[in-house]
Amino acid sequence: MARITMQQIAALAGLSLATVSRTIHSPHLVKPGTLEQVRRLMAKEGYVYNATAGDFSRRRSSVIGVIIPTTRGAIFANSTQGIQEKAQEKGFSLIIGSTGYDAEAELKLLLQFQERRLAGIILTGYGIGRENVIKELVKSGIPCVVVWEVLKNSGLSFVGFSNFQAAFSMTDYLASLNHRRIGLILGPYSRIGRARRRLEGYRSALQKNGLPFAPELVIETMPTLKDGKESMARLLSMSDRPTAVFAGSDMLAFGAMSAARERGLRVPDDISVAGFDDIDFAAYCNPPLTTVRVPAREMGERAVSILVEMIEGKSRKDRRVELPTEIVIRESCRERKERSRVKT
Amino acid sequence: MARITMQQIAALAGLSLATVSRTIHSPHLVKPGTLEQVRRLMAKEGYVYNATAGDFSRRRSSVIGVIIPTTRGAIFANSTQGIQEKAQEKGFSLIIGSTGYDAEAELKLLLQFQERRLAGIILTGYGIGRENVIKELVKSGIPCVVVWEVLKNSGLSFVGFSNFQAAFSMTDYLASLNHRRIGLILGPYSRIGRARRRLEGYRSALQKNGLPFAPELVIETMPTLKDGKESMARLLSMSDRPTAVFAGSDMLAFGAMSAARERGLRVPDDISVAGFDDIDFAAYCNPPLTTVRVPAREMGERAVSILVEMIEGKSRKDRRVELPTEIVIRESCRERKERSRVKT
DNA sequence: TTGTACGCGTTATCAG
DNA sequence: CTGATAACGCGTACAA
Repeated sequence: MARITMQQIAALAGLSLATVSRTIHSPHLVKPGTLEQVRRLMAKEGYVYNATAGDFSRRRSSVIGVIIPTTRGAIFANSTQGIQEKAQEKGFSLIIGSTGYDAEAELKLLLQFQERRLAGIILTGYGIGRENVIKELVKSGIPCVVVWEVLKNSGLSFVGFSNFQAAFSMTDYLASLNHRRIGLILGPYSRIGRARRRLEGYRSALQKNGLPFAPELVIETMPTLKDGKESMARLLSMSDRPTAVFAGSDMLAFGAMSAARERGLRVPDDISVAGFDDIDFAAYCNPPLTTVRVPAREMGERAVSILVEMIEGKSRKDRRVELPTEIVIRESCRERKERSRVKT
Repeated sequence: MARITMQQIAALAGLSLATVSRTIHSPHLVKPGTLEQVRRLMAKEGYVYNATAGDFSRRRSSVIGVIIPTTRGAIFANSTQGIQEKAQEKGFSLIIGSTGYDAEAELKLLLQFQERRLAGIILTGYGIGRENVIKELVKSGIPCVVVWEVLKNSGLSFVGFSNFQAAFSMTDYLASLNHRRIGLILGPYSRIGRARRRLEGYRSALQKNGLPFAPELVIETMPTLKDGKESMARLLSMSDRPTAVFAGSDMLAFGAMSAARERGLRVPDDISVAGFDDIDFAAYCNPPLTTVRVPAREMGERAVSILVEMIEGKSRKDRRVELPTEIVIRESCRERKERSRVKT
């Protein structure tokens, strides 16, 4: 129960506390014989280092906080995985909090992180309306890096990709397939910056292709299978329904494809569906999903690397890295047929 | 940078440290006026409670450690989600580590958790060969609960389900569909107890139905889409290939279905595929997957509840809860046709 | 190579 | 209701 302390080990060994401490952190400063003796004793007594006391004494922690919208939904799992591994490699633990896309939850988490004096924080996206909190956080000395977004005019470090460009490309691709009414099912762009930027990319591509923007064709929803399905159902029940639907996440796309099937529509013969994320499953589903590949894992890894540099003071200024995305063409989209109105 | 401390707040307020502390933890013991004054001051000075120091002083932490095999793979995400929410509700933070199904990684994580003197630990499964470590852990005073498994003769608390029974039922169902050669694609049962129990359930159901156990029909692999696909390909290339395949996880099942499709086989017309987990996606894929529903989220929630009881000393003895599973019949399995040998 | 001694920011125990 | 003060377990100058 009551664990043995360094102090006690020292006493047992007839050494000072400092020597025992050095045994752990700077063994090269200890005479090999002593080292051996102390180690043996620690093993024998079942000594376990107290990281809390250590962190406290050193006045810095070795845990990194991570904020993600949701632990479900595969795609964040990928960046989280990247974060995990890199952090482990660098000797940091992770404390993870999910917000459920809720601003208040995020604020609460952020406070918790401050209370724990975490070494650094990785934010998924840059909450609209939370600029102040985050700036204050940084000013308070906790290094921060944002993933999944590129930030303009903000002193923050980030490693992201252009949500605008990615959405633009996919929409443009759909237009190149001769689709003129392109639906858009998107996450909560009112609150989430990266979703908003995807909307902008979509609109921009429409414009470039001389296509009108039809507000009724864009649906804002939560990025779940269920919502994707329901949104698609709405789109399909329109009198002049879209011939292609661009979903703001693969989850939404899968839900959408499911809705199409239920309605007796074939993808891509009767309607094209494109996704965003390229989660593993996109390549294995039926039909395989055309989607935007996002460097999720890499973002996670690089975010940790940068964060650790900041933590260790090797880097003072903010790092800004923008990774490329890529359209992965599989089988869920195809050229629009003239007169493709199918029985509904 | 250097945050203000309780001490300083006390000085500023002309009060004692103790009173300020009480302001936070037992406001009812403080005169309303004083309370108000202190709170105002804390807000003004941007005081942020130091949870590390608090935990250290109190000699217990308010962080729960969670060990999962992988952050990818959807299904653990569900139990993790349950854990998250419940923990948050109870005022605990989470530190999450993933092992990648690797025993050494798990041990390392466990050590880290001990070093941080975490309040409690939730293990996913009960690593074969790690009995000692875990028992020592418990003896050292860290409450532990295992999820995803039911444990026999072990002093540990758990909240799980019968992997044996679940696999038995599904196999039995497949047999009732007149399948006589039932393939099994399973996670690493050599190392993972719950996978091993699924294998046992499968064998037992075979026996009950008078079916021979054919070792070549069971494939041990990692539970990923890719491995599911490859395993299925192997199964399908056999001269006397199975007419139904039971996958030990939905991921494997999706991979398997993909392999079947690539070979020109239709599911379920040409071959039946069943999964295990019932992740969200199972209901939305094509065809919708027949699978075993596992109470993932509930396991997570209940595990936290039990753990917190243990932490707070309300419960001394181990709690053992077994949740039910259920077969969800969708469209990926059907009765075997006589003479169903299709062109391969 | 080793030891001494102080500090880290709270909590908790006693008095008042 | 409030105050003093001793822990808590370790890191780290500074000395020896």
